[in-house]
Amino acid sequence: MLDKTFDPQSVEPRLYAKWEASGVFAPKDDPGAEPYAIVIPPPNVTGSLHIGHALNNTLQDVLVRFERMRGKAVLWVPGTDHAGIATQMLVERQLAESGNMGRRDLGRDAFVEKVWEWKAKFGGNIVRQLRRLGASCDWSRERFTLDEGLSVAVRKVFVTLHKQGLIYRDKRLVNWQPELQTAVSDLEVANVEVNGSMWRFLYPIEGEPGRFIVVATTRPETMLGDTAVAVHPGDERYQDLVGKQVRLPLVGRLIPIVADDYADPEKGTGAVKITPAHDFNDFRVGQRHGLEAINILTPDAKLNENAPEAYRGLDRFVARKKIVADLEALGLLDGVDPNKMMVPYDEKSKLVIIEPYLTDQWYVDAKTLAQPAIKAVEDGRTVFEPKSWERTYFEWMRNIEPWCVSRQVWWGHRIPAWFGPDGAIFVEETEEAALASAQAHYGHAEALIQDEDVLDTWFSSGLWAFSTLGWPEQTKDLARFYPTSDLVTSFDIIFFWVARMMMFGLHFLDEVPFHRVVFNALIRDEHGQKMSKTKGNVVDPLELIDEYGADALRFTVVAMSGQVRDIRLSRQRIEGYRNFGTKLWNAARFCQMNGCVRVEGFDPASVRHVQNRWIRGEALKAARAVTAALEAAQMEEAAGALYRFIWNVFCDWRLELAKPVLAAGGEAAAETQAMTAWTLDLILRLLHPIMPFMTEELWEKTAEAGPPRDSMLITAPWPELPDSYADEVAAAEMALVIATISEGRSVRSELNVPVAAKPPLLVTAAGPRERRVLEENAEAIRQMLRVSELRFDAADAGAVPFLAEGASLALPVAEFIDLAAEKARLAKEVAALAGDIDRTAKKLANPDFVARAPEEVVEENRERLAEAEAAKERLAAALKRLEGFS
RNA sequence: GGACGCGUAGCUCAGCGGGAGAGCAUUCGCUUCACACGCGAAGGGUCGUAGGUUCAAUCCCUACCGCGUCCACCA
Repeated sequence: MLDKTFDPQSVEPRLYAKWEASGVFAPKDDPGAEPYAIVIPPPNVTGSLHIGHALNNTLQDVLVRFERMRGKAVLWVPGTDHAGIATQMLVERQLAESGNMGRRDLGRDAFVEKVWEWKAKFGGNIVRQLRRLGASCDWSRERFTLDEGLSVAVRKVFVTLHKQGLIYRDKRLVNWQPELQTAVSDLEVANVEVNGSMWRFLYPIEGEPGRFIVVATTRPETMLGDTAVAVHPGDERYQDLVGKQVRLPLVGRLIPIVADDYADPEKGTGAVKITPAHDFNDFRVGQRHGLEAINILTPDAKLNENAPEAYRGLDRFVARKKIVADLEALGLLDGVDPNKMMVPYDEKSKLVIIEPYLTDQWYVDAKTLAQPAIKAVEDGRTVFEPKSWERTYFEWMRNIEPWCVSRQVWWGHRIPAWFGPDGAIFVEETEEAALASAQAHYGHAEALIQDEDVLDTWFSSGLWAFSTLGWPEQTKDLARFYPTSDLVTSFDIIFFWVARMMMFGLHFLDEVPFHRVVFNALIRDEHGQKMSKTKGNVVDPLELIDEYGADALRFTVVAMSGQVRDIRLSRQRIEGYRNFGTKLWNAARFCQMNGCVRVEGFDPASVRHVQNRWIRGEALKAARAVTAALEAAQMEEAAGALYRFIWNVFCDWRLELAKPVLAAGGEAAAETQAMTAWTLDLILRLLHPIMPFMTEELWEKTAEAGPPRDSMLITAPWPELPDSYADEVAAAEMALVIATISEGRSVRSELNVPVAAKPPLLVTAAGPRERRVLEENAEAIRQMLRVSELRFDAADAGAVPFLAEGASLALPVAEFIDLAAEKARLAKEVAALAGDIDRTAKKLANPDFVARAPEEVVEENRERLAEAEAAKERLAAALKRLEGFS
């Protein structure tokens, strides 16, 4: 006998171990099986599972389990990302906290060694947590973006792109993170609106004492690096000044006034100071006019030796204050206004202000790589789900900028470039090759120094779709599973990751990396707040799993996954779906208690009892709906269909209606038992992708009676039911029955719209009082129920009216004869009907409607009116009769 | 400044041209022999606002208001 509730704590680990040990997570060998592959979005190796991972990986697991049951050779490649900067920072912090030497004191090799140690110790955390979720990844193929095979792929890609001219070294402005002292890409910069100030300074015109030009700036300290002032060529105010020079205050340098379209006469004073080394726009202006770019900052954003001595060594913000004060003292401060502006912060911490900084870095020619990637989505070789994200993708890809891929950190793929003594660069996959190449270049052996920089983490994760399959080796996995089938990911990494994988995949394998990209929404807390550690509103999925079980969490995130907007997760919601699981569990318990055991060779096509023919049709509908939803990656639709079928159809109606039949015994009971067991089996299979643990457990438990199982549920075949399972006659009869019994005995239900699926008012055994009332009022009840005959079964304490047609349905009535309530309800029905009739009649009286609406709509309304009138009459009559009873 | 999305019951959300829905919460009644993580019932909505298209609009169009996200070089 099953317990009253399912115990996830004890069952989940056992079942997961059983699955994993059995090898079913690996793709099956059958060469005839259609391949289906997903590569996991690799979580940061430093991370622990957050709720977003739970959503993302559950969705993948649902697809994976579904396709596995459909008989495909399914591969879900797991792995983790080395997450260069994030991991390095984390380990640095750990070292500091435990009183160790800092990174720089430790030195590069020792530090990297520490990181590897850290990874060995804690890197398994997140993959263990994925197991708790139930993720059926093939752990034998687990990868790490910094493992040996992937390093080979990274070097090969870098070298190849370099030889093709698609990776190059360039000196230009980058986004500089002064705290870490590394370049970051455009994507790693977050512009945040802040209330700042705009200062206006007077720059004296050289040779015209007493004449000034007024420039405005939000970053006064940059004026030390000014090498020009620009005005618009058409700006009449400054016509005579173009070509003249100003004497840069505090510095004393003479700088030209140039005419450039960039200067907007509408903005500020119309004259703009140009600092080519510290502003992206100014850099371009500087290039156009051949201006010098004077770098005034050190790598940690202090003023350097190019600044006047008074400012050297000052932090940029300290210098800012001093410069403003000094200019004011000189009478050169024209004024200051409050100014709302966007300030570039470091995307991760949002604490450090990014500085435009002039350095040598490696760049990927993203513009060239983007072209095939754009085309592939235009052609539909890769489709986005939902499709609306394609626009975002196109927008970015069509305006893509060179991608800065070098980072001045230590944890990551070291760039395979070596410098000769004269600065010549040798880009090769190995040091040996670089040395050979240098020898050829110089005519003799030369010592080389490898580039200190590492690659952007996204460079290696951009190769993930094929590097994990063994590329550049031509492995069996690569041949079989590339291009992969689906990618399931969050839209916030569409540029970081999806776009880069598209570019690399198409460039190196000439095929898209995946056929479909399924985007999932972001999860917030129940008040719509972003989850963050500082707010303390982070929901730990592991805690939720402990409390409610993995299945409940999985069902919840799946059921909410369809949202376009962000998902607001609440515990109540999870609790509700935990209850849903319990409901199913107890349905199985009911089956067990009532001898609903699987029967060898049972064929649902052969059932005769109307309830059984009906549930067979309902099962068909449910199976269809779930299958279609999962094929379309509409996981939430599948969850909804299952919820309704299991609770509202199977539990509320099928099992309730089966009770009297089962109690009566005989042939009908035997058939009903077998059919119920069959339906439960079907439910377990359909639900398994979303709630794998409970269903597998029930699969095991129900194997104890009846014929032996062929396999675990995880590899049981997905149900494919024949059309012939539908039975319109049974469906119509049951719709009538359900409509009649249920509260929805209104016109709506009777008009045979989809069954309202409200729980029935049923008691299997009526007490003596009900029995008497039923017998006394048989005729009224018969009319109310619209059954042609009402018979009472002496063997049963309850009343059992039969439908005339086939007389096959045992329908327990009983206790709804609470006359007062019944009368009130009927009166209300009648009133509601009157409203319906009125509305419909009005509509039909409208000549425009009759003339112009589609024929079937008019017809439908006519029928509705007729039936409503008939129903009203019927109910009114029943009401009248009931009035005689009290 | 551009783009996208969202405003439907107290809350979280489905629905998206012809009858306003679910779960939770609330109120009432049930320890009925699968399930109190349950069963039955009740209350609760001018479907953001204003126009337009249509015989018909929560659903389509326009504008506006509110909220959110992404992108952008504005001194």
